[in-house]
Amino acid sequence: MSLDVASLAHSMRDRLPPKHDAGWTLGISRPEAMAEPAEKAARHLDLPARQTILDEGDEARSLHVILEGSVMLSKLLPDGRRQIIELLGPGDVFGLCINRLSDVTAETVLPSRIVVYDRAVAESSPSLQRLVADRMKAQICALHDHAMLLGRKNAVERVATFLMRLVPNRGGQGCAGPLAAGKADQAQVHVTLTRQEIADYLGLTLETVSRAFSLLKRQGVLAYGRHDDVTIGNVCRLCQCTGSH
Amino acid sequence: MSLDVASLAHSMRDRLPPKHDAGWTLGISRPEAMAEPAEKAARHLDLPARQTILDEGDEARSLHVILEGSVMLSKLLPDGRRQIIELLGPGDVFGLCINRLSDVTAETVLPSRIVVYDRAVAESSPSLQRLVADRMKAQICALHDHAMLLGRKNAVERVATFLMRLVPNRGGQGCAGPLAAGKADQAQVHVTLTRQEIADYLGLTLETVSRAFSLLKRQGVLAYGRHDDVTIGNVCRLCQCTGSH
DNA sequence: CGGGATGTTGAATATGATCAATGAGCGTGG
DNA sequence: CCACGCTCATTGATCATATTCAACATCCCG
Repeated sequence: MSLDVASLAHSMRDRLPPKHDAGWTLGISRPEAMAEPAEKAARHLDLPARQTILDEGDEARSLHVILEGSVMLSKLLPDGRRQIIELLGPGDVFGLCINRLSDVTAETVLPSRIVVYDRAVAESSPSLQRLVADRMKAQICALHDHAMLLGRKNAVERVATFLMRLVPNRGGQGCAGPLAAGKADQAQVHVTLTRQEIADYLGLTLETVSRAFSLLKRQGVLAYGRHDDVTIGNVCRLCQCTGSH
Repeated sequence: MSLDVASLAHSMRDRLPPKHDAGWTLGISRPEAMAEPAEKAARHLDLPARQTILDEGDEARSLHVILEGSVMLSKLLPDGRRQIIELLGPGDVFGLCINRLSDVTAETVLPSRIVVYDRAVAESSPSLQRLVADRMKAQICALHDHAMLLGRKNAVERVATFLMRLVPNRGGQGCAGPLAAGKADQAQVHVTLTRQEIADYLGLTLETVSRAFSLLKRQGVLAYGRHDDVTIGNVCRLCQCTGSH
């Protein structure tokens, strides 16, 4: 079954930015739509935005692969504090856990197409295994970066990092030190998360996120009318605000 | 090659606690020492404590498997802020990255025995692939938990969570709500990290970590003379301090 | 046009960071 | 063996940053 999936994964991987490629495609249009593998034993989900796929604690024996859209993974503490753990995009996988219970809640951010493979099927397919291994490596790297953000960065650095990751092909290798002066370096990003969701992702409150946006706007690093369409005047200037460069 | 590795990995997995099993064995003696797979194309490292294995940015094409001891993965920001990302133990893997460069620094915490497989070798061995996939799943779960800790928990909750994870078979499923009263529920843990390292792991300063320890001691939750030998009077009481229960 | 959800801004507060002094443990060498 | 110096930990006082509480503004949808 399915050399489809493997080749798919490889071609995707090659197109993605070299680092931070674990789902950082939120709101970025991806014109090359992924071909859909036609496999039996695979359920297909076609979901609207903000739809729960899996709850923390649910039985989770199957492999979910995102074909289109984006999914967020989150966890709750008993008193209601929430942390959004990962933001995933096309090619990313979720739903597998070492025990049979999901450790996170998964819900769509955008309308999404997802393939669900039975655990046994996933484990018997070398090409799927390969896809899963590659994606998990990428997700681990993303989680490493995120741990650094949550543990050591201040509010503005967190928001700047978040925005940088919405800019395709930047923030990883692309931005090597201060860019050659005089180069116009604009970018337009679409922020699909609410301030509350961004806050839950960055380990802040929504007010603090809002203040960080306002500060960056006041400093001329960002411009926006509607809260969700942000223009980054100078990408490298924003990059300087992330604390990573 | 090596049904050794696969069977090894499976037997280990079965012995480990069901959740949080990605390396939470720091300082816990593990009497059943792992058999060492006798494979060509595998380099063996025998390292003292606090030895750097791999630097952030180093070429990292090979798979490292920990046989004995423990390893910490960390990242630095340009201004010197450090975050310890993961603490790994026997059975855990590291050194593989989606690009060819390591995204983290790896160094031993305890004297450690490590096998290093060439990337090509690792990728051609189904049993190693299997080990890697299983371990990565466990590490991803641990990273999810840690993101929750870093993003949403306060200082005492972080320290309590850290200590709970040093108690074998607890903190995961084991501790279901308030334990039956009157049950003696002591545990002795050995803290191998310095306060500074704990701080870098928990996203705090060493002073804050010290204060949290002192507070828990003053409340009678902990007792210790030397800083590194901690007695937990009532494990469930400590568990209550983690914010997770 | 109105109402609910979402976002912004301000003032007071709390939590952890920073700066600083002191103390305990340990290995080395007189 | 003890004194010295080093590292590591504790504790206190002050400060900074993010949180909390609250009022108000804006956007979107019916």
